[in-house]
Amino acid sequence: MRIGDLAERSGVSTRSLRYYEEQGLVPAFRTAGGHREYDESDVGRVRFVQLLFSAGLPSRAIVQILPFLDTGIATAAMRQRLDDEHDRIQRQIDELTLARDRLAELRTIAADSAGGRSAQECRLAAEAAVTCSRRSADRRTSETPVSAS
Amino acid sequence: MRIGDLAERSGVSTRSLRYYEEQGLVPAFRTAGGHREYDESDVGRVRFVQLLFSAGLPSRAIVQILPFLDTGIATAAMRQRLDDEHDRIQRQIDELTLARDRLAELRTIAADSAGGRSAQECRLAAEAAVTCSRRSADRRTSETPVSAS
DNA sequence: GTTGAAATTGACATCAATGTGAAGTTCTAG
DNA sequence: CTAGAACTTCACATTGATGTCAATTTCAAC
Repeated sequence: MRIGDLAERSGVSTRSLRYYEEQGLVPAFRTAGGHREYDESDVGRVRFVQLLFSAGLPSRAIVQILPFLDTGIATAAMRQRLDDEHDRIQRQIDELTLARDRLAELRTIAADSAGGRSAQECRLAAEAAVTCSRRSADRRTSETPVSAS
Repeated sequence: MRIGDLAERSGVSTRSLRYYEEQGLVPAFRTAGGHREYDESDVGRVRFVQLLFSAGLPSRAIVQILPFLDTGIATAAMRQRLDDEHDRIQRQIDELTLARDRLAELRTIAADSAGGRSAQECRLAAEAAVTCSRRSADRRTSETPVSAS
């Protein structure tokens, strides 16, 4: 399988696949002419790499984890990395959940705004929902101000 | 309150606060000499902005949502944005949850590796856990290859 | 007033993955 | 054998929030 096929099968660009190889994430065989040659199993590997990327792991971390898939041997550093990233992701999930709930509250209030409630009521409700500012941005300069020369 | 105080109170750098103003997220009054002047309410506002940033909203999106806090008036575009970001965050949570679970499985298997099970067993288990490649990176060039000149 | 701390703007750097385009090479179908 | 599609490497651009350095100005306290 060549790079174009793998790109299509796994849903990433050829550019990304070259980058993955450069980073040592998805190594490739080479034809006599220098073209990359992949096999069926790489489709899953690329998808896994993608999953980790989208979870915010930097390539450095993925590089550290991936050899386990190939060798089945886990070093202490590798286990540590697994733990660290797991925890980091969990923290991120918690944060996202909080943000999601805040937005959901605002959405509800905004719907009220479209319905009966007054702007003033909504503003107060929104403030409460967000535990946030009173009277910010009343008549302030929201643009970059004149230079103080 | 001046920028240094607000930075300390809200836990963001002064650099970021200047950026927030530049983006129209947290406008500030100015003293005669041009220094930024904040009030108590801005602490919560900055924290909320930070929450949205950490949830992956670009400033453009935050700019669109924030006026609701100040006016209590929600435009259609604003409600749409709230919905979109809510859904995007939900999708991200799902993705992160998947990644977290995969890492947790790998961690379990890696622990087995430290304990009794053989590398071969672990390799197979890891592959299965990840739904990923068999025999990738056997004897491939994982470095950037020689130029094909 | 004077001084030192803290503010100001501006420019450039960073990270990380990916886009993009050029210039050249290899593969494959006819 | 040849045309053209697909590949190769290299290099620079992008995005967005933030770090950092530098030269200058303002504020607060004495």
